[in-house]
Amino acid sequence: MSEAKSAESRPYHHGDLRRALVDAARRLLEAEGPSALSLRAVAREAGVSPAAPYHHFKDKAELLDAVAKEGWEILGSQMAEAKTSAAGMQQLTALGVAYVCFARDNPALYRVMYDAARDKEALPAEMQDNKASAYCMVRDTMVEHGADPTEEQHLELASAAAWCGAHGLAEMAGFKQFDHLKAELGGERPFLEAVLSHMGLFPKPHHGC
Amino acid sequence: MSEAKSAESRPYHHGDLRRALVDAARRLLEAEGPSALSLRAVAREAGVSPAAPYHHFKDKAELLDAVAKEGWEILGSQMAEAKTSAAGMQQLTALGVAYVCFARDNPALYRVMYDAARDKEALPAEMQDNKASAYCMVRDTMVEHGADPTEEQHLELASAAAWCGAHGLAEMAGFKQFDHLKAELGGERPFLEAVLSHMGLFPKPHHGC
DNA sequence: TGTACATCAGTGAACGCGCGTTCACTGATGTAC
DNA sequence: TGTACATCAGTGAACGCGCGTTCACTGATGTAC
Repeated sequence: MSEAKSAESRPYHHGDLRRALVDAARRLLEAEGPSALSLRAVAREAGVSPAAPYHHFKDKAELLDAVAKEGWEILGSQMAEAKTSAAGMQQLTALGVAYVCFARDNPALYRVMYDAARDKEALPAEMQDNKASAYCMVRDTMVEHGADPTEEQHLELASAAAWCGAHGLAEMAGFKQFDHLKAELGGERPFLEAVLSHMGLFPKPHHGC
Repeated sequence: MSEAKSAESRPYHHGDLRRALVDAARRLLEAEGPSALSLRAVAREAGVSPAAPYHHFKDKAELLDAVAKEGWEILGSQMAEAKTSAAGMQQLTALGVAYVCFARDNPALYRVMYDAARDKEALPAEMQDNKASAYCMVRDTMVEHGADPTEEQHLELASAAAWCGAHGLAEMAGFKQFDHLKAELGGERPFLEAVLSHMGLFPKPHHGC
């Protein structure tokens, strides 16, 4: 797991230690969990002295922020990909499933992302105006498939509800309580789709109904 | 904040140190946040030596479990109370609002509850069969107000969806992104109700529609 | 009621540990002339 | 092209800290006779 290199292969100057530190952090995170993510452990994993990271990050929090940021980017790109693989209203469910799968496959990274968000009491600011962000994608997809873009407030509430629902499911999907439901429904994916479809993740087919 | 007593008022034998430790933990938790919750800090807060807790809890995790358990009980009782203060289908939303408000008012306790759950990859076992538990209350309320109790699977999915949605909202409700939505809707409570009503927290009025 | 004694529930000192951060340093790099 | 020198990006040792847990201990309590 360790990235420490033999003396000849690693020059004194690293080249891109910042990148290497974020990578090391992610490796550590998934291997050992969030509680193992100390600055010293990251430096160790990157094969560098405990003081080296301070040339690239002001403190531990700044390193964590960089890791979280990368998490949001990866989530965004995975959701974008999921969207292209579905059509019509299925796209919304596909986004939800992609979201939950990201959390399932990167549990520790997901945790770091929300820990950072909670510290700031806000999702990253880019989420609100960057078209490639996960949050805007949900909103846009709703508009593309029937939501009325002039009903600003309704649209925001629906996005918020979908986002909360996906997050809640992401945190719970692994719980044993749902094992038999997964089995009955024929696997994890049908389970995720079924729960998501019970939440506001579909736009209402007819507005009036 | 500290519970340390003067020499004469605190006898050598405490009386109910177990209780006092859990109380001290909760005090600390809300005052300093989850990261301040060390065994030593709890003992300090309870006015007792660092070794004393070991007569009542096998280790730190067991103390945390006791704190989490109390959290679930309080949540259950607050939801029960909320249910009686509403009627009809509003009861479900009332349960959701009570849930989110509990999380908002006891953020650190809420965190400890879910940290413990995540460690075990399950909600506390009591939740599934204890009628007073928060989870069963949601399910029961759905049945009382129109959900078909013979459609076991549908009912479980709806409960799961409601639970996930409420949890997601609980974790996000404090984010600044929602500030303007709260303002537009006229406060936090209307905001919570609006988001909850966008999720599967209402049983469908007519099954067919 | 009084005494001997086992048990219980505390104390306080100590253990080893890993942490975040700072510091004076040094080797490598790049630029000016 | 060569040299002087400033700057950069590392090193490694040290700081003080709080942690979970263990240990031998002791004071208080309760029970048997």
